Amino acid sequence: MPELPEVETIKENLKSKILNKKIIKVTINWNNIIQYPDISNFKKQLTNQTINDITRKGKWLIFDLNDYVLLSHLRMEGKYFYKEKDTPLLKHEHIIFHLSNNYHLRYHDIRKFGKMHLLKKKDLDNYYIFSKLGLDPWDNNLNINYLKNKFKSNLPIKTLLLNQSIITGIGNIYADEILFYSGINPFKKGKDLTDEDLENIINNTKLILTDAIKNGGTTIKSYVFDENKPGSFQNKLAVHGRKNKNCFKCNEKILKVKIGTRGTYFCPKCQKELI
DNA sequence: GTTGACACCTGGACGC
DNA sequence: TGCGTCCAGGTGTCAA
Repeated sequence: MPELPEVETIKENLKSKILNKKIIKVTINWNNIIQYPDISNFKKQLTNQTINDITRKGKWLIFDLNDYVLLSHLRMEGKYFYKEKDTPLLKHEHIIFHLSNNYHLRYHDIRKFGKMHLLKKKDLDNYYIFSKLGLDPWDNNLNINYLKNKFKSNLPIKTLLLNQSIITGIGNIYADEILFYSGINPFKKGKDLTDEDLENIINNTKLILTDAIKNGGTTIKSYVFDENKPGSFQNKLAVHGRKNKNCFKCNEKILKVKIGTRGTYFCPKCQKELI
């Protein structure tokens, strides 16, 4: 399930392969992935566009083309494969970008949750998706006052950390890790967080995501950043996915609970304090 | 305005 | 072995 470090790794990997390649045709095998515009215009507008750059905002990949920007969200299982055009099509390769060098860029998504939008460049900044996104973890405006204002809520901090309109890019795995290293109980209400809690969240978010990027992201189920290359940060996870295993710090057993609809892992001893 | 439930999807784990 | 059920999770939408 790609979060910020996984999307960043995928972005860098794609940049090494498809920059300056021209799209000569697009094949769509699952229409629901395309959110805007309609299928016919999506194909038409992409034809003869060159991929000039690839950037990222939160968990969104942004393909910078001549006249348009292609936004791609991988959601749970989305992946991109770069393959020779004659390579047999896999069952879940739903969108095929035919490139001018006889290669394909193929979007693969087992659960078909991923989404794509194609916009004119001038419309990007005001597009409803981007106007709702919060701050990048390394944004200088991410400070205690910003979080104090945004976390003014009765919702548990675990839920607030997953809210992309506050900090972009944090998903379920890294939210658990950030709260563990910050010593914060995931049930603690946003409005009850102290300045020290907020500072710990800011610092640990940067540290953990940076380390995860260095390790190529986290592979728990199916994430790969190239056809067969998994990340390695899963070997460094302290709590996520470690139900009933011993805490690295205190040896207490890691618990798994549900907060909202999300599985949440935490150490009941290191993350005990609620207020 | 806030919060929770649900839909979108498939594959894997599990119980019978 | 085979079948049915549940669970995983990011985000948008809708209802309370």
